[in-house]
Amino acid sequence: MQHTPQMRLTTQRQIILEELAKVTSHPTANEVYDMVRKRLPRIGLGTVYRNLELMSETGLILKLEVGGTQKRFDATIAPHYHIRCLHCGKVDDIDIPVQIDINKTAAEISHYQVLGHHIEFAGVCSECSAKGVDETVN
Amino acid sequence: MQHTPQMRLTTQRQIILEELAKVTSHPTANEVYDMVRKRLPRIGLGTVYRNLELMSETGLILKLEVGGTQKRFDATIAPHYHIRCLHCGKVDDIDIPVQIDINKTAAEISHYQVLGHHIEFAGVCSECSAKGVDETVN
DNA sequence: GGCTGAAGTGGGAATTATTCCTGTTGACTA
DNA sequence: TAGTCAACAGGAATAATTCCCACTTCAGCC
Repeated sequence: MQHTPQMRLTTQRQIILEELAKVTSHPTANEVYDMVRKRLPRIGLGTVYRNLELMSETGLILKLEVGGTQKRFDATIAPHYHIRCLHCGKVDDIDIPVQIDINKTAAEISHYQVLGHHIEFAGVCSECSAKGVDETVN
Repeated sequence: MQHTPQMRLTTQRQIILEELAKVTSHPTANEVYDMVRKRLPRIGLGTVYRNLELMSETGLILKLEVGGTQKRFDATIAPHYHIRCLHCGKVDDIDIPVQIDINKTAAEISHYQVLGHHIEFAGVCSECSAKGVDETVN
């Protein structure tokens, strides 16, 4: 388990990666499954999960564990923050400068070995506001 | 359905709240269930879920949707940030000053109506480091 | 070009966390 | 004490994810 395993570039992996790179949204595993299935109708959901997990482990993609019930995936691996719409649930990137220095502060304050951080904003996206959705969330 | 429902202070609710207030950790619904069951053996898991949800809606407690697969709950409702151990999964509070101003920045940059934000640090807690756990997470 | 073993796949079963449903309980009011 | 209704317990249902296993594919060797 300690040596780097062979990771083959299969058609499935290639297409999953391509489809993920196509979108700027942060699809859930199921959404990736749907996108990939258009090109590869016989792919299994398990394969999508397995490969998204694998690719996030090797650092090829990012796995987002943001609020909501599902994990989301991101082909952009440079550190950045996210904003989530409380109404439709979509997650966008937000271009706020990443504050690396607060990791140091956090390490000093806590007794943790700090490896990173993530900021998630919550709000209502313009589409939902336009629809006149009440901002008080149930 | 449109008038505010009466919220009774039942024994179950009282004990859930008490048990949650007792701990500084951020228990999952199941952990709350276990704690409460010691005092109220016949309580149902559904009741715990229903009431945690209800209390978080009314603002009595905080529902944390941090990384990991489960929701966690917190009796401390003042805004604060969290740090999660990547090895044992526990979530601690971290006493870093809350940066309210970045909400404004976020609102300017994004097209969202920004309602709030949360920072989650990831790292390895002192217990896990002491156990000599490797910091590279699988 | 065919053989072989490891890596990968598909599809369904299993697991985990959570929510929903239904009949029952118990607190309050009249 | 009877009526009413929010809340309850327990189990079923759902949703997301992971696991399992027999079959397929591919890289390297003959």
